[in-house]
This record gives sequence, structure tokens and C-alpha cells, in this order.
Amino acid sequence: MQNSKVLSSIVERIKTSCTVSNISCSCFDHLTEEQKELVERNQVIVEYKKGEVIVKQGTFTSHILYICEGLVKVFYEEGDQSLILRIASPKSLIGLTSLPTNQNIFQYTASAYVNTTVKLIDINIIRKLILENGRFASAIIDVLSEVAMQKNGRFFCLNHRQAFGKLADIILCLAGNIFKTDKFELLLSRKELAELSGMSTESVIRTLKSFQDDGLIRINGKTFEVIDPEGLMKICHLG
Amino acid sequence: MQNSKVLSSIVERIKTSCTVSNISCSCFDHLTEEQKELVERNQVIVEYKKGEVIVKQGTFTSHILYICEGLVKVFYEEGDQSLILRIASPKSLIGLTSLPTNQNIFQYTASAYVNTTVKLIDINIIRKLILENGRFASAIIDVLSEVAMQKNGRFFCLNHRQAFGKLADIILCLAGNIFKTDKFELLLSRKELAELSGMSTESVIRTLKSFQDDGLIRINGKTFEVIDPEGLMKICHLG
DNA sequence: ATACATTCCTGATGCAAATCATGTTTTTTG
DNA sequence: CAAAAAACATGATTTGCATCAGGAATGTAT
Repeated sequence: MQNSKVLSSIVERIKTSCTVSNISCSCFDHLTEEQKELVERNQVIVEYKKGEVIVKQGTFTSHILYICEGLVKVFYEEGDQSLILRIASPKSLIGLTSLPTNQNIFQYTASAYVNTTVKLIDINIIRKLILENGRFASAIIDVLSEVAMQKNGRFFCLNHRQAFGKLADIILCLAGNIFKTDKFELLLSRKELAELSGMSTESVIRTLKSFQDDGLIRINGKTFEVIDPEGLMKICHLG
Repeated sequence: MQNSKVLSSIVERIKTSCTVSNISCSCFDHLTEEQKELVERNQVIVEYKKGEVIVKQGTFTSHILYICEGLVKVFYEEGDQSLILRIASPKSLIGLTSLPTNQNIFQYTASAYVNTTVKLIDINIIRKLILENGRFASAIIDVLSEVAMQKNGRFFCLNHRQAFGKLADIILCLAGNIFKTDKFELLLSRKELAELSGMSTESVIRTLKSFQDDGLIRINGKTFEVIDPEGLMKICHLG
């Protein structure tokens, strides 16, 4: 448990270069009671099973997604290749980039990593609220900005680091930002981890093994434990 | 000149995967006369020489940048490595990601590729206008969304294509989006082109040469001419 | 329990592209 | 204008990582 403290302080420091982060949204707090009701009247709550597609790239954006529970993979597709843009955890919004009215098509696919509960909110209501409520608009801008900055960090990491650096980063992010503990049950397969880090499944396995051999992490099936977060940090910044 | 037509139609089609694009901003059109005056009273126009740093990552964001003329490199720095996030051409805004008040530090450096004229607008005025004017806020959201989507395309391209695919993409983007003609004087050095495409300078030179040998482009010093845009297109989507 | 499919893992091979080394041309500067 | 510096170019070498091939372990369906 001492490690948790070290971990959180480290994750704090590497925030900007972090591949995966948890950007929560407080925009609805700025609504009036009346506006809150309006949102509630125009939303539905839907549950998705592990692996199910929530929205598909290329379809019309009729709704904005608000993740209530679960974990969602947001990715860009082209041909048979894909690129994970971000991982959305509870309190995240998905679909904001479709707010421009001349761009009302989903530019990415979102699917559930695990069983996930999502609020679907009518996008026109969001548009209306942006026009009406400055504080709400400002909060939406904040979310967009944060997502953009996080993406810059991920972008940088994927392009400038090599295998072990990328993977070290992802492990720290999963521990620090998503699961918020140094020992967690990883819901993702090695293949999904590979997709996330932009490397081959085999390389992920090999690299994970080398981390384990070097005493940086401990793996037992799906259970991951970060033993030496500072070591991972170093790897992350070197390679 | 026949080629220009082909070129523009092609650039139209590959818009989403385009590494470099020209996102212009019409947000100030939505201001009242009074608000426009407010902006004008709180802005200064500054000229930067080629190579000069306009804003430096890590410094306080007191102003938003509006490019009047020129070409600006926006990049993320970490240690001695850097990553170009986007190229900003006239009518672009830079610094919007610093709008959240809890995040008032520039997350990237901007420097002038060529002599550039920039309007510096007090960021607090922009914040005030977002709260006051819904249409303005909405236009800012539109810009942020477009930049985000463009970044996704660039992100994808840099990660999934190999050298020749990346470079083909960049050449098409420069021709189609920045210079808007199939024959242009490239202001960037091979080294800058390498930085932009995330490859080594030597590889850029070699790849450019192979494009020339294959009759796809013609290069004469700094003058680039796209001869076979459809060929470049194909390369772009294959590799 | 048996058959089948995934996921996980390991070693061998190949290749794209970075790096190194070195030379040439162009541009900048004193 | 000469000297220095930067940009451009090209060949040789190295290397990180994907790909291929095959096997063990785990999970799922029959």
C-alpha cells in the first residue's frame, strides 16, 4: 500500500505523456434545474455487453454518449487497420467531435471492453444548451481541450518511444488512471494491449516477460501488479 | 492545370486521413459590433521572422494566437525529442487548448516556418465571450472538433503507414491544403519534412528520389511539382 | 470427457528504416 | 570573396520489431 502513494505521485508527474487517462466531465453541474430536466427527458440509458459496438464510425450522430459504468474503446478504422484513440472510463463523454452541424457523422467507432452502461443524450439538446448556457459551453470546451492534450501525449509516446517505453507507459496509465491501484485484474487481452500500444501481440508478451524478469511487475494470468513504478517510469522516459 | 482539378477532387476524398490541413476559423463573425470592438481593443498584431518562437511550451497562456499570414509549426517537446502536432496556416487559431482556467499553460511550442503575422488576443476576453455569446462558443467548439479529427487522421497515418505512404500523404496535403496548387515552392527543408513525417532525413531524401524516379513528382531544388496525384493516392492507401 | 477455439507463449527469420560514415552542393556569414 | 555552416545526397551497417511457424495452456461448446 506504500507503493500506491509512490504510484500516484508518479502518475501525477507523467500525466502529460500518459497514453490513457481518465477525463471526467462536470459540465452538467452548470445546468439550471430546468435544463437538467430537459436533458433527462431526452436521454436513454442502455447497457452494452462486453465486445458490443456502441457507435459505429460513419453512422449519423444522433446522440452524445456519457459513460455511466464500464470501459469503452474509442478507435478509428480505415480498411482493415484500426487505431485506438482513447479509452473512455466512467464520467467520460464520447461524440463531442460531432457537435459541428456540418460534421454530424461519427468519426470513430466505440465498443465496450467490458459490460458497460451508457447514457445516450440527444445531440441537438447538447447543441441547444451550448448556445443557451455559457458555463455549460465552457465546460464542454474544457473537455475537448483535455482530450486533445491527452491525445498529444499518447501521440508522442506512440511515435517516439520503442516497445518497452510504450508498454511501460501503458501499464503505469492503467494502474494510475484507470484502475487506480498498483494491483489490478486486467480486463484486456494481450492482443488488445498490443492494439493499444501499436505493437504486435508477440512483442507485448515478450516485453511483459522481460519486465517481469527485471522485477518491475508481477503477472499472474490476468492479475497485474506494479512492483517498481519508478523503474517503469525510467524506462518510459528513456526508451 | 488540368491536374489541379484532379488534385482537388483527390484531396477532397482523402481529407480525413490528411496529415496537414487548413482549418480556418469564422468564430469572430458571430460577435456583435460591441464584442468585436472589445476584441480589437485587447489584441496586438506582431510579426515574427522565419524560425522565431511565437509561444514556448510551459509558459503561461495570456493570449490566443490568430494567424493572419504565414505558416506556423505547432509542436510538442519532451527532452530533446519533439513531435509536430499540426501546421497552422492563415485564419487558424492556436492556444484554444489552454482555455480551461485550470490549464493556463501552453502545452506546445509554436514557431514560424516563414515570416508570419499573428494577432495576439487576450485569452480572458475569449473566455468572457464564450460565456456571453453562445454562437461564438459553438464556433470555438467547432474548431476544436475539427482540429481533433484532423489529428486523428494524422495520428493514424503516422502509425499505420510506412515511409512512402506517409510521405505521399504529406505531399498531397501540402499541395492540396496548404499551397492549393500542384506546383509549389516548398518552404520546408528535408529535415523539417522528416520531422513532419516522423522519419529520418535520409529516408525522406531517398523516398522523394524514388517518387521522382517513378514519375510521381518532379523536384527542382525547393520547387515541388505533383505529376501523378492518383499514383500518390494509391501509395498513400496501400502503404 | 472430448473436440474445438482462443489465448498465451517461444524461437527463428526477414525486412524496413534508423544510424553511421562520408562526400557534395548550397546557403550563410564574417 | 573566402570560410564556415547548413542542407542535400548516397552507400554500408545495424537493429528493432513484425512476421512466420509451431506448441502449450486455457476456455468453451458438444
